[in-house]
Amino acid sequence: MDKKITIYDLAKALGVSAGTVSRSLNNHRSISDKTKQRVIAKANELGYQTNKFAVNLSTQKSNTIGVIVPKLNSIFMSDVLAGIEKTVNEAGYNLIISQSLEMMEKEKLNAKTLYNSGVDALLVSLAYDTNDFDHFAYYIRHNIPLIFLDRVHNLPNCSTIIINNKQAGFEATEHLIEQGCKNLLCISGNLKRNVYSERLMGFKEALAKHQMKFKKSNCLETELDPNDVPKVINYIKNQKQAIDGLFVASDTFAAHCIKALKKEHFRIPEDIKIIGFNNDPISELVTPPLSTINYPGYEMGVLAGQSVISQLNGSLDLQPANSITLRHQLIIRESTHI
Amino acid sequence: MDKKITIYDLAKALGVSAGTVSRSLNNHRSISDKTKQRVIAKANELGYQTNKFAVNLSTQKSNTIGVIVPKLNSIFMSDVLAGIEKTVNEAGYNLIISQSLEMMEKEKLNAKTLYNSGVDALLVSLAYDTNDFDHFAYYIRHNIPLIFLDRVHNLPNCSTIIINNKQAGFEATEHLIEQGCKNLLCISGNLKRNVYSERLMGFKEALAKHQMKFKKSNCLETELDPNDVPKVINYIKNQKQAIDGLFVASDTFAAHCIKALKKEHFRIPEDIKIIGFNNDPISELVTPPLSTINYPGYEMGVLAGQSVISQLNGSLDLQPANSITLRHQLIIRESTHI
DNA sequence: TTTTATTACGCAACCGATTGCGTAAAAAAA
DNA sequence: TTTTTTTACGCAATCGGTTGCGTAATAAAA
Repeated sequence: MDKKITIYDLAKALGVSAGTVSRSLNNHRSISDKTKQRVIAKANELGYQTNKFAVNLSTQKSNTIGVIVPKLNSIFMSDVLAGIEKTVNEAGYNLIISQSLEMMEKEKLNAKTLYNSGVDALLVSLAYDTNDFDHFAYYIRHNIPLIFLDRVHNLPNCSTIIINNKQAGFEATEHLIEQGCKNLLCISGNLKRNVYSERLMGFKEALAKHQMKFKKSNCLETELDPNDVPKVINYIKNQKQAIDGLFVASDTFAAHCIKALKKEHFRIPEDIKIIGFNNDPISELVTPPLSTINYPGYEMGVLAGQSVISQLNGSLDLQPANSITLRHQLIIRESTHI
Repeated sequence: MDKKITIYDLAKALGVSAGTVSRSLNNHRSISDKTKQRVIAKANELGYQTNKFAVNLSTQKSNTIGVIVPKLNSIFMSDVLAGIEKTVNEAGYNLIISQSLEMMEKEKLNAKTLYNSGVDALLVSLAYDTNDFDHFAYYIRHNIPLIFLDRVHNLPNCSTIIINNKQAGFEATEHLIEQGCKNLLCISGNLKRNVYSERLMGFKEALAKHQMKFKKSNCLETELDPNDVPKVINYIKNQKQAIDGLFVASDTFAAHCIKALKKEHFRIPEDIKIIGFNNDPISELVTPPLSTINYPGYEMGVLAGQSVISQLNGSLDLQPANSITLRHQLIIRESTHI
């Protein structure tokens, strides 16, 4: 009953050609204002809606941007996504979001699907175990903008958006040292990922600067999963020299550690000082409030969005792959400071 | 250099018709196995990739599902989205996600855009201020599955996926009463939204059941924003009869309240017992751990996903609009229990 | 061997826009 | 008034698949 109406219907109803209708609707200059008005009026009257499928086919563009993230449901990632969505949406693009669930195979599949879906650009934050990058070859070969964020990899002609994890790790660690910590432990995430390995580098550098030797026992690699907490607690309790400072690569995990340590009657910050990472909402709500590094997810998303849009519009400037580094910030709260 | 190759290229290379190629690739029964093999082999050899734009145009389907949520970056919503994404992705659909940012106008815009983009179905969680629903009329008229979740509205032929907020509110409140609270305060979100108004109904019902009269002062409507905390604290301090039980419509906000109340030297749970809502990760990490109602976001997403998929596949059964209600669960922790 | 039923594929219309090229009509210049 | 330049549109090809219908070739039945 509610037949879809096309430009041909409009053309027939107005006694003009379909081309004229199309140009009128797109405000093409070679159509007189009078005709444009007539077409637009009739379009409204009949409730015309453009068929994106046809537009896409004929222009070979989808007005759609693909995103692949490890997991949608993390505070940080959802902030990033919110920023991306807002930005690209204002520019008239839709966002197709998919999760790799930290599996390279899924990431590959998603990359392929999105390619076939004809996304105009792709934003990626890599899975833990991604170690080859052939699945991005299509994009590069066909000049489809490809941007990495947070969990990145350097590929020719691809922008990356990151924060300076090494520097942030350095500052967090140095802060602990300045608060008087003598024996630090870095509780890291998977070291295959740049974000965590770089933070560890900063950690080491801070130790070095303050004439503290880094030993293997100063770092514990975990999955940052609540289930790992007992392992961490045992590790801490079994060190011959008592650990008095903790640099944890995630606020939520740090919060879990705080809870478990308090149960073991560690006093925070008196016995052991703790600093987290990310500035999740949780960090200011635990007791004691958690010192941390502010890691601006939303801003990162906005920036990523702006970056794609500008690449998509300024099609001419084959700008050399640029890397944007966001500003982070040390936030001192009571978990490291009496 | 890297020319896109089409079914016509394959057809020419193999000396068959384009139709045969198409049918071979789609494993149509009217093509012999031998020919299918040849086509597939050649397709791989030449690196053929199907052009979704063309497929979409000719089938008038996009294999894409639209989602409109108020905000991407909330714990609960990102859980929901993660569940949806996983489910529909396994069924071969892509997900276009957009945010209304709690504004009906944006919601309308998104609904229209997604319609024009040709989504095969739409999942919606409503904005705060949505009070008319014309923007969903297209979907209903054109028989595009439309499913509401969490923040819902009853429209003909639309499924809804919810939890029993009223019952949950009732249980949370009754729990406080059973713990000995005499003067309760419900800190609600915007009462125009069903989720909050229903919880309040449950709150009232529990009072009634226990012969406690509900007065207007027993409910405080807020935006559940951290900025509202001082208002809440003042409100509590200024009651002539001391409040000894708090039912807060969000865990994060409850956590903020706990922090502020502790600063005011209220003892929790001795002076005042608090129960939240959602079972956010934060709830078990604050001090004291927060009693709450488990509100299964991820499961809700999965269910929503399954619901769309089944509607999309079983195209025949014009199933009467059905409403799925998920099971919630009272979780008792130390904020209500000594 | 002839007739009937299957199988395997080709033909061409169709989905609904976009766009380069050509031209009649109107406006400007000669 | 005639010629030249603009303006405003129409025509038809194109994007790359899908699919109903028709038929030659092969297999099964008579």
